[in-house]
Amino acid sequence: MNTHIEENYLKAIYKLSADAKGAVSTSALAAELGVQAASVTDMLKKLSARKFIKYEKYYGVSMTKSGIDCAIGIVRKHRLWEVFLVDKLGFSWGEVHEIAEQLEHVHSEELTNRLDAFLDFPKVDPHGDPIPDKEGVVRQLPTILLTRLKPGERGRIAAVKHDGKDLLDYLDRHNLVLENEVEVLEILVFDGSMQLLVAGREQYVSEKIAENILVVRG
Amino acid sequence: MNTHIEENYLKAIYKLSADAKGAVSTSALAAELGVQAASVTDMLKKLSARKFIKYEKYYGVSMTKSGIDCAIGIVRKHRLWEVFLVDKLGFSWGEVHEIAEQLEHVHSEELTNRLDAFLDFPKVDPHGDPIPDKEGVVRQLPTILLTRLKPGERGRIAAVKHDGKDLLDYLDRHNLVLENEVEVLEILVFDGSMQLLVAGREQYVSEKIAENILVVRG
DNA sequence: AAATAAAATTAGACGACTCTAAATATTTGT
DNA sequence: ACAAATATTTAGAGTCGTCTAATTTTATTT
Repeated sequence: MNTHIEENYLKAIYKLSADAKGAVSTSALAAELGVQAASVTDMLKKLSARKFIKYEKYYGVSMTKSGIDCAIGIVRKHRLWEVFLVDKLGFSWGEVHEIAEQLEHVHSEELTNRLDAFLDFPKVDPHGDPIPDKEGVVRQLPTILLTRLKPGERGRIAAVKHDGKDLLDYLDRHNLVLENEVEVLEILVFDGSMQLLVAGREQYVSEKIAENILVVRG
Repeated sequence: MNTHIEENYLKAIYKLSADAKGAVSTSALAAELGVQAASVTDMLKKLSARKFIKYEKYYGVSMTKSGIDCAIGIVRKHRLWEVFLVDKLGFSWGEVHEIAEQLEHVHSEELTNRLDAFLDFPKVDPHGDPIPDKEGVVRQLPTILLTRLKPGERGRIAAVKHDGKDLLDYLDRHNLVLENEVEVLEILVFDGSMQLLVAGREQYVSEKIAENILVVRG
């Protein structure tokens, strides 16, 4: 059994491993967790001693099987709780991340699995991120960045990359929510901004916003 | 904002204050929390400095208004989560205490209040203990110990004093669950054990068990 | 390839919470 | 009321996770 803090380190390493191709750097972790690099070094030694990670001094860190299992377990709990908060308690998708950060550290496999069943085994969380199943299997959807669509093409919004409240609230106001159909009308060469048809309404989004939206083609 | 540990101290002081008439002793707290008396002394100094409690060396401890508010807030969360676990996730009342001990430390007033509404503002938890409302008001039922009933008298089970799994499972097997009607048929002078009529079945319970059951007369 | 910049680690310290052992205060029994 | 038993506090230390400052390693620049 691990402490909340160890779990947060594992989660962060897992998250950064997905992006970065190679090993994760100490400074990237420090930034992600909001602590000093020296603190990260200390913790990496501890997690390494417990075989959750493979840590090479001055090089970086990668995860072992047991580290990945642990991280996936936390992600599963986080995303299930987010579904609960939105679907059952009526929170907006921008409000739930912070609360789920706390709920994800409740230790009870029985609880997690019953929650899963209560929610009817959801496949994705309110941001479209996939929810690992009981066995830790993550079913990834074949999504692409909205920016990859050309004028005239269509897609269904499948996920949003970041979970900051600001972005999510903005997307809410522009109907850019999960499952909605989007058609690209035009892409401005000047700044890469896109003119979209969403829920029967035309609107523009900046390239930066569009880069945070993942769609399923079609 | 307090740590989990501080919250557990406040909860324990609150609980013991209800029983004990006067101030709560260091050793009682140590026993309740499963730590050494020396650790309790340290923490009492800290909580006292923050005005959550009134602490007099060698005498004992009592709570201030802000300490009581804090403790009631935790109790409210604990009991609401217990209702959730039993009513929505199908746990038995013996399984939920441990999980609720973790959930009660999630900090979000909005979450607590939405959970309350989702559960339809329950008045008591699965053990019959009253749930404080949003304003911290606890509505106590006029309950008496089952042992206070005389042969021929009846009562409705309103609460169980302890939340150990063993006792709760035993009560489950004997239909001694919340809301059930009980009629006292006989009390043995020899050992104080009671012959009861519960849910159409006659059965005996020891005096020790009976002392843990609270009923509403009638 | 040496000098400089950037990143990572070590060293030493601190706060939170805990412990054991020793000292002190209170209560109890005769 | 005084000695013995019990309860409580203090003293000193350990673990966990964090920090800053100093050092070492790696990367970059010229």
